Amino acid sequence: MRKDHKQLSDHCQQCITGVMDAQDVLSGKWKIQIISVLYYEGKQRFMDLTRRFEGIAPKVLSKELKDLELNHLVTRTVLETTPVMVEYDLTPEGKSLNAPLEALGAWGISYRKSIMKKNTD
Amino acid sequence: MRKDHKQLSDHCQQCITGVMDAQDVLSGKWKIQIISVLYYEGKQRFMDLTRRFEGIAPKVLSKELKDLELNHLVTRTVLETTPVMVEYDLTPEGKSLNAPLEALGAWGISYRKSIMKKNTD
DNA sequence: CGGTATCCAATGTGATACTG
DNA sequence: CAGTATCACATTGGATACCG
Repeated sequence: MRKDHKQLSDHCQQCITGVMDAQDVLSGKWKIQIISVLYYEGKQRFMDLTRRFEGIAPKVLSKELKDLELNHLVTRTVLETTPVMVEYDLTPEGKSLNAPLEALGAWGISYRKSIMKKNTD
Repeated sequence: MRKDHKQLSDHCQQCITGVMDAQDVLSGKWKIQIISVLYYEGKQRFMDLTRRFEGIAPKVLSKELKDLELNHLVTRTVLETTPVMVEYDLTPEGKSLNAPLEALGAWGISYRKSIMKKNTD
């Protein structure tokens, strides 16, 4: 008799939802790079990031940062200088992303190796 | 004197690339769910998946599966029955995704809790 | 059963110019 | 400096019908 497979266990479902939440807040071409730079180098200004990701359109960078801010992963601080400067930094939630991202990054590195090996066979 | 910040260390860069590789092969609305179902329930036929993800268009499911197959995360096996049946299953690389996905899922779960708490404050 | 073909709307990304 | 406004273009996801 065939096992009934209509539904995954609650734990699995929760985990899948968690992954998709993460995928969601990390969607977009630049968010992971932004988070990484903030993590490894600390707070950055808008222009710092513009220069770092050479070629990124300001509109796009602006949107990525707004998304991250809305999702409570980065903070935006206006410094009352002239002209004004704005600093972006990670929240605790943003910093806590480092551990799972390292895990995923390690997978990606070994995945890439295994694919390259396939292609030389 | 300010620290020179032009470049992240090689290890960081590699890790970021790894994360982005992963993000790349997991892009799309259904890939993570497909991988999860295959992981927790074993091989599935096209129609199984169509039913599981109620409402998914066959064109879309077909594309997701093709992407996964091209990236060596799933296998596609044609059974010579009449009419033909096709089974999809995870490759070892696909299975190896489970560990980092669990890590990311755990983050997502605690992230969701922390956001919900913020909203009730 | 396991797809493809066609058409469509929404979204994402980018180039460029401009503003307070 | 830190963005916004506008236009253009590619990609994504979906509805529906059809095919071998």
